[in-house]
Amino acid sequence: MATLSEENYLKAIFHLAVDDVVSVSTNAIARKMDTRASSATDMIQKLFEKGLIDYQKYKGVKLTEKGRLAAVSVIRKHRLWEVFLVDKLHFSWDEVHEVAEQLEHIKSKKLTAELDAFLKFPKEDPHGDPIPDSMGNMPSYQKLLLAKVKQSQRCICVGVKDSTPKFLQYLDKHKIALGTEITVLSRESYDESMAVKINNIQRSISKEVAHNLFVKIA
Amino acid sequence: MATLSEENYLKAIFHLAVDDVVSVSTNAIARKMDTRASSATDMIQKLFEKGLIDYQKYKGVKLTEKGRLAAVSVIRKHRLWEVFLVDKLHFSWDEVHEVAEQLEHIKSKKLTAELDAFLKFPKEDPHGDPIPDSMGNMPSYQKLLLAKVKQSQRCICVGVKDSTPKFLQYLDKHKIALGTEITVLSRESYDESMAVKINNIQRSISKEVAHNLFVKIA
DNA sequence: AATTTTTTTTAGATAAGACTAAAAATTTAT
DNA sequence: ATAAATTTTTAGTCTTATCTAAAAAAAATT
Repeated sequence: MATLSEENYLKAIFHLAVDDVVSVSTNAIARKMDTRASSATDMIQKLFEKGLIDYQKYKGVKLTEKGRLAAVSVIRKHRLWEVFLVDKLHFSWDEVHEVAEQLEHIKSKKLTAELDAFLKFPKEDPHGDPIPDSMGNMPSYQKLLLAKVKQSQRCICVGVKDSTPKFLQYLDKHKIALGTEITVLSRESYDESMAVKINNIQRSISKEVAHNLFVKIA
Repeated sequence: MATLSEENYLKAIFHLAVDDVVSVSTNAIARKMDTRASSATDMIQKLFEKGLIDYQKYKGVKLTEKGRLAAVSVIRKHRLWEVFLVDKLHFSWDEVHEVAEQLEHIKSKKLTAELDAFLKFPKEDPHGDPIPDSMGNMPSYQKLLLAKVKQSQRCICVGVKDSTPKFLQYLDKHKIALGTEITVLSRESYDESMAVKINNIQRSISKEVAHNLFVKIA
């Protein structure tokens, strides 16, 4: 059974290994965990001894299947609790992260299974991120960044890359939510901003925003 | 802000100080926490330095108002989560304790308040124990042990003193629940057992059971 | 009242997870 | 290909919460 700290490292490694192929560097882990490289090395050695990661000195790190399952289990709980907080307890999508960071470490198979059922087996969390099933399968969607959408295409907002409160509050303020339809009108090569139509109103979207919003083509 | 371990010690001290008057001994705390007296002393000194308990060497311990509020806040969360688990997630009353022991340490004012509202402001947990309000007020009931009930009195089961799974499962098996009416028929002085009528069936109740069941006079 | 027993505290040690400083390995640049 | 810069690891220290063993204080017994 992994400790709280071990679970957080596994989660960090999982999120850093976007393309399962690459191995994750000690420095990247330390940065993500807001700690020192030496602390990351210490934990890496511990996770290696527990068979949760593959590791060779100076060569970076990869989750083993056992480690992946542990990471995904934590992520599953995190996202289920986020749904609970938003759907049942009136939290807004920018308030859930901090509390879910605590709730994700509660250990009870029955709790997770019953919570899942209580929430009617949600497939996505409030930010549009997929919820892994109890077997550790993570559904993958074909979503792309708004920044990649071609001119005159219609698309639907399905998720965020940056889920910090600041960005989520920006979206709330500008009435952009999951499910919102966005039509790309034109692109400004100078600052990489885009002219778009949202809720039938024409607006300009900055590079920063366009690179942090996931959409699917309508 | 108290650590997880500090919160558990505060809770233990609160539960040991039934009559607020008495001070709680180091040994009693160590026993309750399943640890050594020396460890208890260490923690006592830490809690004292944080202003959470009154303490004089060799004289035992008492919660300060600050310490009492911290303890009651944890107990409030524990009992609210127990209600959630039973009312919403199909847990039985003998399964909730272990999970609630984890959930009680989640830190979020909003979470606790919203959970309370979501559960319709329950006044008692699934074992009949009172839920403190957000100001730290613990409602007190006039309840007594079944063992103290006089012959031919009718009473209602309102709580348990022992809430271990074993005892709770015993009650389930014999169809005794909160709200069940019990009439004391007679008492056997030899083994302190009682003849009672429960659900219109006459049964014998052992000393052990009679001393762990709280009732109110009907 | 003196002695024995029990309780409590102190002293010193250990494990987990973090840190700093320095050494070693790798990568980048010249 | 060598030197410089960066990354990673090691060595040693710190804090929290625990432990054992021993000392000190309090309570119980004779």
